[in-house]
Order: sequence, then structure tokens, then C-alpha cells
Amino acid sequence: MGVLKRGVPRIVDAEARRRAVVDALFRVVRREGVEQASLRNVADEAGLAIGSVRHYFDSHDELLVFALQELEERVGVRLRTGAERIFAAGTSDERGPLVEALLGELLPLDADRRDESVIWLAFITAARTRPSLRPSALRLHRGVRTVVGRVLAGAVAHGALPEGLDPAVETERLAALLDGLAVNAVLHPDLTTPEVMTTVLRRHLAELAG
Amino acid sequence: MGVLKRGVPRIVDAEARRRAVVDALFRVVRREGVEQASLRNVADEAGLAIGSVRHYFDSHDELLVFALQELEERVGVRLRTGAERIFAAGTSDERGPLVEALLGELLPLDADRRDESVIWLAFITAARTRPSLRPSALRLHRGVRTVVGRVLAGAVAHGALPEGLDPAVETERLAALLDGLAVNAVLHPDLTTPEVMTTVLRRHLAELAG
DNA sequence: TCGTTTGTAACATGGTCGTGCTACTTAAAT
DNA sequence: ATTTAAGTAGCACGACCATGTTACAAACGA
Repeated sequence: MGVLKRGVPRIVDAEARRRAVVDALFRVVRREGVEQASLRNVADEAGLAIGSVRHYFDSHDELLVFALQELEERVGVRLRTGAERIFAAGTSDERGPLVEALLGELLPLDADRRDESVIWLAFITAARTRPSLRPSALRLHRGVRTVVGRVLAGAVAHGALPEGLDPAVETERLAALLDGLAVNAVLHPDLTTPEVMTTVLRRHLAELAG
Repeated sequence: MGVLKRGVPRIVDAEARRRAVVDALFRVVRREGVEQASLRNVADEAGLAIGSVRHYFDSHDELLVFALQELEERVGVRLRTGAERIFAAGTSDERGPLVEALLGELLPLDADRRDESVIWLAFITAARTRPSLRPSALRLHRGVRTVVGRVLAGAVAHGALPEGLDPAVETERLAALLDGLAVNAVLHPDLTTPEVMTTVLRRHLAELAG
């Protein structure tokens, strides 16, 4: 937005268009993997010409980076609202299920979250060899650990968890468990079903509680 | 090996050559990802002409499938020897560390296993959208659960673990934890160090023991 | 020696890719 | 009505890729 805009052409919101392109990208990634997410394929999926896509994203890499940041944002919003809900809960009896629900946000328990997890796995593995994706991937990694750590610390503070626990170790253990469940559900959805995941998560939380 | 070989040309062992090509493929995958593991790049890495590689593998896909089977085999061998060692152990005091060592075989605790885990993650994620890789990926998934399940069942039989545990749930939980640790170590080696992994694993086993 | 088979190499083909570039359309501002 | 910039569309280029095919070298059995 320059100071002097002498001609403003369209009603179309650039932001909305960029998100539409990103949604198309996500569909391609979910269906065929990141390696098939070329500008051509994404443009076709979005029903746009390749030049139109390039109007919003100067390069293929910029599109990927933006898409991963978008995913980061969506996950972050869900986690923040879940965390606030726990904070607002009055009694310990209310908190238990809310904690399970919050951590469940990180698992592909329904179709939407499954799609999200598929894309998540595709991007963070791609980030291993694509430097431009690493910052977002690292923020996602840290974000999960921050949330898990706070939940555990809160539970200890409320006496729902024994005090002898090493917070860092338990955070890493629970976060790794969640990651592992998500990965397995993405790669073998018929074996790692939502029921399996919730059972395992519930078991883990129960054991933590002593 | 046909019954009538009417002309034997070379001293070179075809088996050894195939493995050399696969090793080159693994190096490329580790360094640059599966998407860069083209016949050209692999041939270059192996110091061969592209035609020579195709002499041993009729297609790119066949090479990938063979490579994943090779990985499957290597992991399987390590797990089998580890399992035998536990079976041969006499006292319970000996078994504890051996169990930890066996499960540690599934974690990238040293440089070799780290390379292996990187390749493992690259292949199983690629298997999601590459049908030809799925059988091997599924065998790997099941194999880990079989081993983990047997270890847990053995521990219960020896009284090292309480009897009230649900074997299926605990197997899935421990397997997911191992997978999650491996994934995190591959993607964020500086955060998920070998020390972190062994600490988490030890903690989990200790908690299981009650 | 000759013939056969394996190993090695190179070329042509058809395809996809990212990107630079050009041209046309649309609508707000003057 | 004219100007101006944003949006849209599409082409052309050079690079890379997998694969089919052909050609040649090497090594053994006959």
C-alpha cells in the first residue's frame, strides 16, 4: 500500500485470494504429496491460470512458506482457544476432559484434523531439506512443547499430578507420544484409528496422574 | 541363475553392485530427500553411468522398492539379534538394560542409526502417496509393534511388569512414543538429543514397571 | 577362434518444472 | 472520457527428469 494510490482497480481482496490458492495447495499436498505441489498443479486445482497464481506469490518457494505459516496459524488458534477454556474452568472435574480435548486438538481425530495432520507431516518432513521452511517447522515444534508443558505445569499446580515429576522429561515424553500417534494415524489410518489414539492418550494421562 | 548358463562374462557380483547403488541412493536421500533421488543423481553419487544403474534396476520405482526392502532387512536383523540376546539372558537384572538396548535400536542414538532413521522417515512418508512402497512400509510398522508387543509380554511373564496392563494399548503407546522420538530426532537433532531420548525411554519403562 | 552373455555408455523422446515476459481486461480515480 | 494500476491469462525458454533403444566393450564357453 503506497501513500499515493492513484488507481484502485478491483474489489477483490488479495488476502482472500491468497488463502484460496493456499487451500488449493493443501488439497494437492493431501492428495498427492508436496512433490506434486507444483505451480501448475496448484493453479489447476484452484481453477486459475499459472500466471494468476504467480501474481500473488512471486515464487514457488514463497507459496510454500506462506502455506506453512498459514497452517501454523490455524493450529495456533485452536490451541490458544483450548488453553483459554482450561484456564476458565472452575473445578478439577471440568479440567480433566478439557485437557484431553486440548491435547486431542493435536491428533487427527476427525476428517478435518486428519487433513491438517497429513499436511503437517508433509511440510515438516519437507522442511528437513528445505531451509526456507525450517523457521515455521521449528516454531510448530516449540509451540507444541510450550502448550504441553503449560498443561502439565498447570496440572501439577492444581494437584492433579504428583510433584515428583520432571517437567521437561514429561513434556518431551507426552509431546513425542502425540507426534508419534499423529504420524502413525497419517500413514496408517486404518490401524491407528481415532479410538486407538484417544485410548492411548487417556491411558497416558491416567498413568501420569498416578 | 538359469540351469544352462552358456556364457559367463564378468567376475562382478550383481548382488554387490545392487547394494552399492542402494547405498548411493541412501546417501542422496539422507542429504537431499527422496524427491532428489533421481536415477541421474543416484548414478552420479555411485560413480556410474545412468545406463549402468538401469542395468541393475529396470525402473526408478524398482530401485526405490528394493532400497526400502533393504532398509527393512537391516532393521529386522538388528531387532532379531537384540531379541535373541534378551531371550538368552538369565536373570532379571540382566534383562532390564537389554530391553532398553533393544528398544534403543529403534532410536537414532548414534550417527549410523540417525542416518537410518532419516531414510526411514523419508521412505515411510513417501509411501503415503507411492503405492509401490506401501507393502514394505506396512511391514515395518507391524514389525515394530510385534517386537514391542513381545518385549512387553515377556516382561509381564517374568513379573517385571504388572499384570493389569492392556497389552495392545501399551504396545501402541510405547511404539508411538518410539516413533515420535525418532521423528523429532530426525527433524530437530539439536533439540531431541540422544540423551533426551534415552531419558524419556527410561522414564517410560520405569513408569510401566510401576 | 567364434559366439554368447553381461556390463557400460550414450542418445533421442516426451514430459514437467520454475520463471521471465508480454498482452489483455477490469474498475477506480481523475 | 481518459488515465492508471491491479488482476488475469498464456507463451517461451532452459533445465531437469525417466525411460526406450541402440551400440560397444569385456569375458567366458565352446
